[in-house]
This record gives sequence, C-alpha cells and structure tokens, in this order.
Amino acid sequence: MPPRSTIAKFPLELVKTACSNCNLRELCLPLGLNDHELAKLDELVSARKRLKRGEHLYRSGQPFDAIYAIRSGFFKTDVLVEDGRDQVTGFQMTGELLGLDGISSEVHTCNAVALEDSEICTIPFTHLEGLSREIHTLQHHFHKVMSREIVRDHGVMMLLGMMRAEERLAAFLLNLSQRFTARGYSPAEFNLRMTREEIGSYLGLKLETVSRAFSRFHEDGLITVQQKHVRILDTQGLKKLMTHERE
Amino acid sequence: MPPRSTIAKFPLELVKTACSNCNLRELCLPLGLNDHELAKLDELVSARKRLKRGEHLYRSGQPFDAIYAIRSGFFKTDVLVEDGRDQVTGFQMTGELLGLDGISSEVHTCNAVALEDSEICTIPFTHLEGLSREIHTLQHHFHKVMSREIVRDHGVMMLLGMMRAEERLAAFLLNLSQRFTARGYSPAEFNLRMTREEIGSYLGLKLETVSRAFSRFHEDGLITVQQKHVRILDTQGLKKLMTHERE
DNA sequence: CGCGCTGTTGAAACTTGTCAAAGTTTGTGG
DNA sequence: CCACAAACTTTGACAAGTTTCAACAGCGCG
Repeated sequence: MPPRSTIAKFPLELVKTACSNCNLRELCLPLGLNDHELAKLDELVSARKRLKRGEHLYRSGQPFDAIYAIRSGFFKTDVLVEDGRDQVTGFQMTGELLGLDGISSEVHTCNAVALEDSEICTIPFTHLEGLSREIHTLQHHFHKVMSREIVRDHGVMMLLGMMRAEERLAAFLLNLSQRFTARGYSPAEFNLRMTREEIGSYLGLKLETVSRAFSRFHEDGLITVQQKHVRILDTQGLKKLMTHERE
Repeated sequence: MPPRSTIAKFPLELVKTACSNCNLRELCLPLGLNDHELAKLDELVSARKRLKRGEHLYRSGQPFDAIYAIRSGFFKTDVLVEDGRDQVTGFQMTGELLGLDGISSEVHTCNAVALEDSEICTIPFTHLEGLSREIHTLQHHFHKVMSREIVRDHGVMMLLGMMRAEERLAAFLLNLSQRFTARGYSPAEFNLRMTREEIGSYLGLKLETVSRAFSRFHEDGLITVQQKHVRILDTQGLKKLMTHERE
C-alpha cells in the first residue's frame, strides 16, 4: 500500500471516495459546486460502505448522525407499526439521499434496506451543516433536496388519496421509467428490484391487486411483464390511465 | 402616524411584527435562539399579512420567494390536478410554516388557503438562508422543521396506505387534539375549521364516508359531534381503533 | 326569510381485499 | 449439477369496505 499522500498519483484514485470524480455529481449533493468547493465536500464525505441485498443501512430507532448518498444500488425505506402492519415509504436509487427523516428527532424514523448489492457514501450531518454555512451553493442545494423530498411525498399522498389501483401502478411505472431515464438507462425497459408485496405496500394495495393490475396492463398491450422484467410498450396509454382519462 | 423609527417607544410595538415578543417563539422558527439572535431574526421577518377566510396565501405555480409562519388562524394546502380531482395535502395551524414545498423548484407546488381569518409572517427565503449561515441554531432548527415535515408526510402516507376509513378518521382527530393541546387549547373539545369534504380529501375518502364514520363514532360513544363541533369522550377508544386493535 | 352550501342517511354498484390453490423462480445443500 | 424447499407470483371465487347516486335536513349568509 502506498502512503496515503501519494494515492492521488495512482489509478487507485478512481476508486477512492470522492465527489469530485463521482459521475453522480449532477444528480447528487455536489450539484452546482465549483472545484474548490467540491474538494471541501470530498473531505467530509467519509468512507463508502457496501451493503449486500437485504442488509439494513439503518433501522428505525437508531440514533441519527449522518445522511447517506446512494453511490450505486437500490433501496427501500419502510416503517413498521406495532400491530404488524408495515408501509414502504419510498424506493431510492443511485444519486438519491437517505436519512433526511432522522434530522428532526435525531433518531431514524424508518428502516432503509438495500434491495440489491449497493454502495453508499456517508455524510456526517454536523459536518454538512458546517460546510453549508461556508458554501452558499451547497446550503441552497441541500434545502432544495429536502424540499424536493416534501414535494415527492405530496405526490405519493395524491397517488394514495385519489387514484385507484391501476392508476397507482401506472403512475409508479412512469415514475420509475423517468428516474431510470435520468440515470441514462432505457426509459422503456427495466428490472424491478422489489417484490409485488413491496410495490403493494408502497401503493397502498395488496400484492394480489398489484399482480392483477400487471396482468391487466399486459392484456391491454400497455406493457410486457415477466416476473421482475418490465417493458413499457405504450407510455401514452399509461399516462392516460394515470390521469383518469376515459375515452 | 409617528415616523417609523419611533414606533418602538409606543405601546404599538406590541402589534409590530417581532418574533421576540411573539408568544409562538417556542413553536415556531425562533425556537432555541438567544436574545441577540432573536433580534436579527426580527429584522428579517417582514410585515405581517392578514387573510380572510377563503383567501389564498399563495397558489400553485406562483414564484416562490418566501416561507410563511402562521401567527394565528388555520390553513389548508391542496393540489389540483387537470382532471378536476384535488387532494388536500395538509392542515396547518398557529406556529407552523407554510411554503416549504416551493424551495425545490422556486415555484409553489400547491395552494395555501385560509380556512378562517388568519395572520401570517412573511420570511423572505434568501434572507433566511443568509441568517442561517450566521446563526448555527437557526440553521439547525430550520433543518429540523423541514425534516419534521417529511416525517409528518410519512405519517400521512401510512394513514392513506394501510388504514381503513374509521382508523383514518380516528388518527386525524387524535392528531388535531394533540396539536391543539400543544397550543394550550382543550385536548378534548374543538371546532373543525374544514368541511367533511376537505377532511375526506385529506384522508383519501369521500365526504359521505367521513360523515358516516363521524356518526359511527358518535353511536359508539367515542365522541360527540354537532356539525363542526367535536368533543372527544374516549381517547383510548380512538387510539385502539386507530391501531387496528380488535377486542 | 329563503337559497345555497354543508351534512346525514339509505340502497345499490363497484373496487379491492381475503382466502385458497397452483405455478414459477431462486437459492441451497447434498 | 440436481433436487428440494422457500419465496414469490398468478388466478379464481367470494366477502368486505367504500363509493356512487339520491333524497332530505339543517345551518348560515345575504
């Protein structure tokens, strides 16, 4: 192992934790920072952590002291209630942040579970606040990220509050498609990382209802489904369905 | 009218916008600030604004440049969709903040409507970010407030995703009760500021279903209802109902 | 004082959940 | 590498919960 100070000269640098050479710069926290600011952010984002499928990044009730950026992989967050019921509150993918819910009470209020082998960057929250006070752009971007989370949640509330089963699933698929697109993947073809039950929990439906809706979409020629593999055939059709339009 | 600079010498000061003599200090943004910091916050919180019942504080699509603290009164936020449906995303009372959703895109994403005559304080957002960089405590508290909003939204998602009609209404009443209590009002007796339809929209139910659930609670001796006046007779009973317990 | 908005209640229709059975895929251990 | 178990998915039939439609009552604002 070379001494730390020389690492930068080695190709190994490419695997070092560093926002400055992360290709998620434009999706993640560093958005809009200049080189100097990026260097400061690098210092604060400590070691990457790897999680295998099924492992928890954090659990409800654990003390909060950092937020996490997903470097690669796929997560779900969920809340369990005493009576045994649980609700998936979100699915998070590459470049998205986890743990914002913990800021308010300094305790995590949900569980974050990797749905595939994943890699995350840890961002100690106190440090982030410190750096935010120095770097205006970072502060503002962080506020935007938190606000975006609120807007996203309002979207889910609308989905749960006023859509029926098939509309919810259509909205869900379109949302995934859009997020995959933003990450350079195909808008029309992807693998679901979650089970029908997890989708159902997120959408406020039972797994059987989700399965039936998938079958229905298939019959209607909107998509093809084979287990976890989905291909969207008719985006417009899904959009129409989602917005409740009836011909 | 005395010149502005002398206002502070007059009893009129009592009605001047000032966090430092606002009795919501402990609920609102100033929480935890010392006198010096409070004075700085005072400078930034510009004129109070009064709204009559039914008036909009802001509308979806309008440019965002400030957040608002409710000095007195009661609000709802809602989102309208093209197809005519709408969803109430929240009810806000004294000491709570409005407008956080607008930070992400610099455009308001919902409507905020006064449900009774109300008074609000305007907090220009750029100034708030500026002051946040100076006052550590304010920064942290603001982050907590945003995070609390996210946690609250998760609560609503759980309500919409896994509770049935009566459970939702029970949760709603208990939540109101708790918030009134925190503001020094009776935990057991209050007037609803919103219609059955608005409650229904918030809870993902039709107004008839809400009305029936109220009647049911009344029959079961959990509450008394007369139009908008509600008195909770059996808090424990409501809690049991909410958590799905069946005897 | 009456008109309109809000709330209540009933019956029927519809959507989703529940229960059950069978098919499929995945992972593990022999 | 196969066999078997466990987990996940699909589908059907029926039950339960919620919405829809409709009629009517009550309150409150002008």
